[in-house]
Amino acid sequence: MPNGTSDIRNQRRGGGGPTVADVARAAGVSPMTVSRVVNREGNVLAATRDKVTAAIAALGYVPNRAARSLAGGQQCRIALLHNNPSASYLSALLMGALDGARALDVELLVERHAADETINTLVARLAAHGVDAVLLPGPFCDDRTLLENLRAVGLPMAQVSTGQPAAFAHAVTIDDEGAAFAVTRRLIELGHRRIGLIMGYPGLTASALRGAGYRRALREAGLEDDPMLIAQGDFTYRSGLDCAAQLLAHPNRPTAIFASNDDMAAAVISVASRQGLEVPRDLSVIGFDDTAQATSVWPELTTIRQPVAQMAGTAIGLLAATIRARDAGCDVQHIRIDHSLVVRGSDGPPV
Amino acid sequence: MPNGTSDIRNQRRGGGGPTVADVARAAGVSPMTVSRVVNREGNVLAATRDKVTAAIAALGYVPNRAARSLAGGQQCRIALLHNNPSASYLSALLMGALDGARALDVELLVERHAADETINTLVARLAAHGVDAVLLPGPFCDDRTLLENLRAVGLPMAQVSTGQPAAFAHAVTIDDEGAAFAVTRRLIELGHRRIGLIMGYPGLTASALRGAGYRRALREAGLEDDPMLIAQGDFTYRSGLDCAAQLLAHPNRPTAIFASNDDMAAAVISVASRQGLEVPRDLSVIGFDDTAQATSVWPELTTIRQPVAQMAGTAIGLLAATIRARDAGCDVQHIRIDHSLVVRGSDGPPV
DNA sequence: CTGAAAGCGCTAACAC
DNA sequence: GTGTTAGCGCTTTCAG
Repeated sequence: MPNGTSDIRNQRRGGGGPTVADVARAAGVSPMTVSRVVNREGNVLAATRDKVTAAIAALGYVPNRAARSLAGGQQCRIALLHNNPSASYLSALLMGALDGARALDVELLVERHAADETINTLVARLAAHGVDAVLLPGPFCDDRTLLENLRAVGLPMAQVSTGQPAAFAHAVTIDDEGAAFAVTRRLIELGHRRIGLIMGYPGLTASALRGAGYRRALREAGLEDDPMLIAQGDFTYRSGLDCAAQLLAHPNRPTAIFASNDDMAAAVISVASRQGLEVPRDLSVIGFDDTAQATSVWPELTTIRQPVAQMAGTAIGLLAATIRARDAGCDVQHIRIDHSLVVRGSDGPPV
Repeated sequence: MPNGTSDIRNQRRGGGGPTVADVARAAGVSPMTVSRVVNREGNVLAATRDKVTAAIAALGYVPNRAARSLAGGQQCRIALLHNNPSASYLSALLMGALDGARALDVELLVERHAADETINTLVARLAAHGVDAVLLPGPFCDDRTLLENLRAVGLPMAQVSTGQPAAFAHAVTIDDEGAAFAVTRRLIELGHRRIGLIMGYPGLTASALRGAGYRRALREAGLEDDPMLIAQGDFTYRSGLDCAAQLLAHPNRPTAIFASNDDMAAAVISVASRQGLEVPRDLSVIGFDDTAQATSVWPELTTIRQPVAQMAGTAIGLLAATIRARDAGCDVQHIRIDHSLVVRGSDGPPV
């Protein structure tokens, strides 16, 4: 067999590449059998399957997606709503969703929902695009009005990274509370006693959960929960800057800061060094998400690895299954993905 | 007419929404006429068109893409190769490509090409996916081996941001040399005499062009072109850190640094503040691209706005046209997009 | 300017 | 196990 680069032309769409009929002829079987082999259905003699497989390889046959969805009545279109301040988070989410969509043969519509657009307009837009389901990462996953509106029009949905899964929606989450607990616990074990927290986007349940994990760790260690050590960010780098400045201005400043995402953690490092504080010697910083941003700063961030891409892919899978199960209510699923603490260079014992 | 949110169910694919036939019946015309109206073909009486349009709206008809491409023999699949170190650049590129792809009804395959994969394997993979054309942002746009390989198998391609368009490929670029000249010129006019440059990914023609613009500005101003003022980066934040440290270690350090992308410019700011240098008072910094990263640092970056999303969309358009023109050689196009200098807070006169 | 017939490539449903 | 028939929703001919 040639190395595969020689006759792409034959395989190209739009030029009329080989079809099931061609393969069938070459293999001496019927088109239907080819279809069965391609779709891995049982009930095909091993010998027959091999002949077909060989013919497919020889002709460089690639199934025509359009024909497939048309005939199968498939056509599965999922909208991914986004409006996330963190570019690194967004790319990761997109990659996962895109890969999942391709693997499952679903069409992904990436829709930005600007703050100035009403929920009604948004839902109408989804309708106009003939969307079959909606993927909701933060901050949308916690927008009850949106969730209810989507439910009202009968659209299946999946919440990614919500702290409060709806009864009628799929949800893919990590244990935000536990992860935040682990971060704080680590800082405490390192010897820190004054640990600052930069909260995430207000109103997000995941943000709240991270705050809760932080507080529990403090409480269990018998540490005081000083409200002056908590700053309200919104996941943007910019907010991280402000929060860091605020926290470090404290007369008895923290020796460690836990930021609810990597972008804000990066901002903390920036502010710290501007103030002559060296990380991690003078200040420990831990982030959350392990996006590209975590390794785009110096020192690289110790952070919680949240497999964003995998979560998005999983959510796509859930939605595709729901859409395709059309008939039954197809139970809603709440899936929890594992996270982990990845230790890099931004944290250490206090001086 | 209802507000559009009431009967999405009817419009959903896979459930059997309204078809051309339904619309035709409602409008009292033939399916063919509906098709003509939908596709904005001429030769339809205004009155007829209005009837059809009304019926479409009333039924909430949305054309079935699968059927459309199947019947039209369209099926247009474009691969977007990526391996860009900058997440913010990548998101922008992706958004533009995704939007363009949707508008033109092309299927976009987002393919990551890892460094350890050979060109042959890559091309074979594209073949296996039945790709019809390839979109090449940096660093791929300057990989002659890849370009030649793609040409050999007859795949149309578009280079985004190359400094050296191939005769057989579409290219969408900005005037990198001119932009870099403008940046440097601005710094000179601000009063700077020692201006550092952090180069982009080595081997990229766009990087070289930016360097050339920098040098021309220096030359025209009669300034010395000190090689110690030039550092070799690679577009990563990390490299920006190293280069900044190197440049600022110079006994007669620069009072301004022009970084070839925003990520590296952000790194310069970080290093500067760690060294007690305040931006822009003690050091001016200018970036390139105007990605999200530019406003994710403090002070926000003065930078060159390169409309990455628009460029990606344009490239998709070029490729789609080529694929669809199948027959003719359909001349390759080299399109230059306008850039602009956006002034924010990271630059100013030297002390 | 509009309509009728045929078929894109594939897969359901049923035969055998 | 395998083949046959029919048709997914649309657009391309080619007639009127």
